[in-house]
Amino acid sequence: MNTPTAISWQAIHAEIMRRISDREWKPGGTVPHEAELAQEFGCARATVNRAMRKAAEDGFLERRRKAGTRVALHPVRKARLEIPVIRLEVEGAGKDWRHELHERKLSTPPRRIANRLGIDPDGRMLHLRSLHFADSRPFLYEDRWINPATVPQALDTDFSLVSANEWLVLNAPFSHGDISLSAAPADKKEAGLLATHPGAALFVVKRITWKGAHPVTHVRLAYAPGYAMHSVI
Amino acid sequence: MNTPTAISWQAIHAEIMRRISDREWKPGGTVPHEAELAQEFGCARATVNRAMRKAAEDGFLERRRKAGTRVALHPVRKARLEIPVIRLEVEGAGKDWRHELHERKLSTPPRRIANRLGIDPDGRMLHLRSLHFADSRPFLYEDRWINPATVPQALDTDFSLVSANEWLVLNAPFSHGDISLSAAPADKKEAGLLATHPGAALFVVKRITWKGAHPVTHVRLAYAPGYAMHSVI
DNA sequence: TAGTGGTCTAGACCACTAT
DNA sequence: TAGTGGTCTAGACCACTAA
Repeated sequence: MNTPTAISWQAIHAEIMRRISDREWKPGGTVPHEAELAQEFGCARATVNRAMRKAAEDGFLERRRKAGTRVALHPVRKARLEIPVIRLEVEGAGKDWRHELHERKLSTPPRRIANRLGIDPDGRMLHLRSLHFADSRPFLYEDRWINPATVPQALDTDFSLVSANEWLVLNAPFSHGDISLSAAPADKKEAGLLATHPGAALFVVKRITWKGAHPVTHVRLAYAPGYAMHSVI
Repeated sequence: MNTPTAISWQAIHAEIMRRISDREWKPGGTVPHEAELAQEFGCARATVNRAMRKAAEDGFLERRRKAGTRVALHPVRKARLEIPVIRLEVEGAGKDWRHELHERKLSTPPRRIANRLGIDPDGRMLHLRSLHFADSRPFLYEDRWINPATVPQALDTDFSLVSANEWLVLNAPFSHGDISLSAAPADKKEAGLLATHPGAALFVVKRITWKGAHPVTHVRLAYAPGYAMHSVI
């Protein structure tokens, strides 16, 4: 029997993308269903499914049972942002990393943060502020609130030795979280720490993380001027 | 025959994540191979494969043929950033969108841009500048260079009617691209357009896109103060 | 209610790579 | 060279939803 090498799902995916790109399948239009394509390509339906699922995950197709598969009208491109541990991000750029712990105390968080985390606004959280360096130049300023109800061991940890960032990754992995990216002017204090001037444009990342239903931490990272986050589409 | 409902790959994925989270599988340690887990869960190997593949895509496992599967030491969390068409982003927030085309001319791009796109630095590109509004307040300022060699129809298009952003999505879909996110101070011109003051911290997105080996466009989007990009982990 | 995608199975072979 | 993940198949049943 002549059994030519089976067609790969990647090849089918590429062909699907070509048809979308070349308008053989028109935006908003229905495309053949899986069984039909499987016959056309001479492969199993599962193989077609894998290829179409990928295209749908990437936003190029919209799939619904019974209704079939359509080409997305306005493909929403998805970029993947990688959020590494700060130390590894710095070292990955070939620089030396170190950090200074500037503050560590139990206190009542700002209303806004307590609300966002959904915890008692009069409760206490562990408040940490630290400055991270890359090659002894200030890299970012970290302002963090840790929920001791979720991570009690944090109270007994010396965060001048391990950064809270890294300690949490190792000891209190979160299940999910929200991130926001923005720009903000440096205030006087931040300007001093980050070796810039008040009002300088800082790249700011805010992150709230949860372990199941339990809030873990709220952190604000203010990057020194010049920083840019990269990603590919 | 008693055939209890087959176990789902999602259930196996959840159990895998639980074992990682609860340290039953230690960071850096090897985990049982697929065949073994399939036997444990009483399912087909393909089902286990689907679950472990997902965990690996999300950065929690590292898989290599022959070497087996290990728990990642420093899970690099991946956030998914959605890049919608600007009009839809504004309208999705319940606001009215419109835009003004401020400039449209063929000219020689800055060296830096020509180099990044890998094209003749003396060639001409279509240069567009436009201002986008949300509810008649300035939303972002767009500075775009389009490569006419890749998208010749752009030369005959009236970008005061359709935004270049949307037109390109519909007429010149790209295959891949680079994105950078940063913060920058507003210059005098931008400050005027975005109704803010010179030096104000702007959130800036730069994007370069390609169709196969052919550069399509370089765009810089400067968002009015107050903008934040959101994502979930 | 019927059509389409979502998933599982049991088995097979392939591809990569540690040893 | 052998062990492990990557993928394909042919078939089956399930889940959702448009009509």
